[in-house]
Amino acid sequence: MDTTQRTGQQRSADRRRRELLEAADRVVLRDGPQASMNAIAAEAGITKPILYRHFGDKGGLYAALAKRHTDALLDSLRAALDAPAERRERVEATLDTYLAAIEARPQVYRFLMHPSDGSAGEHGFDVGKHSAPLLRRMGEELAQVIGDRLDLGPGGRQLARVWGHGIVGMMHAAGDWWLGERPCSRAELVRSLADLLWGRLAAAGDKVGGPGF
Amino acid sequence: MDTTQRTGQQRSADRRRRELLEAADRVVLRDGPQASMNAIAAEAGITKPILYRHFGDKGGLYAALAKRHTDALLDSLRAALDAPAERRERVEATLDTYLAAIEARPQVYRFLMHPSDGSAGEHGFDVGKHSAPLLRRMGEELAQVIGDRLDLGPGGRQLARVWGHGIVGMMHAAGDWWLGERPCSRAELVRSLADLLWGRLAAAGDKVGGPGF
DNA sequence: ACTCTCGAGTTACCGCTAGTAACACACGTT
DNA sequence: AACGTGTGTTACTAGCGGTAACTCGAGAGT
Repeated sequence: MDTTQRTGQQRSADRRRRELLEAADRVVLRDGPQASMNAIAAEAGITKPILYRHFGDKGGLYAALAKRHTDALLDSLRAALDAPAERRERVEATLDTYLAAIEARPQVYRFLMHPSDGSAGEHGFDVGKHSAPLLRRMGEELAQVIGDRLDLGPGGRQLARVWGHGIVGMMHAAGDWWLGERPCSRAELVRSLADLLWGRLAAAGDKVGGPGF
Repeated sequence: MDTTQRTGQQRSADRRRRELLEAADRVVLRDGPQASMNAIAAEAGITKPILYRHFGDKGGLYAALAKRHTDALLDSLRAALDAPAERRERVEATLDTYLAAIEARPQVYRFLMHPSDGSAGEHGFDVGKHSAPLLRRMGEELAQVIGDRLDLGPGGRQLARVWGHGIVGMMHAAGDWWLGERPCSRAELVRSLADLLWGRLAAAGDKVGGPGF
């Protein structure tokens, strides 16, 4: 890869950094979570130590990479959450936005959430330490919105935090399962999850022949 | 390591396998997700190749280790789910059982769910590929129970699966967050999550001064 | 014009990992 | 006595994250 087409070196370090991140992105999209520092360096047309100078260590590069996607996703989610519509519609829009995102770039989100579950090899990114932040950030963000807008009485702030993390976890796990098995359309999944959040679990009747769940 | 204190070799391979698993368990409890094959072999008083003869590869050992804990946890959850009580009480009991389990052995469950998020070092178990099965199994199991007992009308089976995975994800994410921050008691967390499942999100009133969430 | 500095980039390495090949010893069987 | 067979070892490969030490080339100073 002859990336230095022009010997222009007035490129700031920031610009370089962005180039490296884009190269990393490409590799992650191609190789999935198996992307190695060597591969990323090669894709960027340079060698490892430069990567380390820019990002400190693998975690630093990962964090930078994750921040981009996380920020983008959070922006989308915020937009869905702020849409002028009924509460139920907003919830569905938010769920749908998240699911659409992981559907559009499954490898990226698999990379962000699931450490090295690619097809071959075993030495992948150790994402575990950093996958939490993504879910945590989403959880905290959602908690903020819930706490800001809903009147939950005393202790509502804490309740909102629990719910924020819980709902994000629900969304994540269901999305993950759905992405793997594709048992239904996205719309159906959204509807089902919203129904769950809307208390249909509590409202459902027992099946004939025994005590209910 | 003179492990052959007695030349007793009538020990069946199964017995040996269980010993190895127990050693692995000990190491995981001590070192967390950083446990390496070398460390486990050393703890068992043997060397690596034997581990590989018994478990094939790291994934095999991990799978065997995970199966033990997963089975045990699932048994507990089933018991809580089958207790003779109201639906809400059962849900709370199940949540509490899960949370009590991860509270009692945080390192084990961190190991099962989070790949290599230990304090130091970076080369840990690549659990990512295997953490899904645990959550998947719990999700499917819960889906089974929900589908068996609740009358959800047409498409109820699929709805139950979505809910199973969603609820498990909620439980997992909330538990994970709670274990890290301990923002409240276990009972409070259980109650908050059950409230969420019981539709309090939909029922809550908007806060004064703007449209609701 | 010559040197000096300095930063970008390289090669070559370390220590670690998962995983394997090849060898060594003790046992019950024929 | 000779022979597999199971159990264990040592010594190795290949690849990873990460780093030390070197090289090279562009500007600044005199």
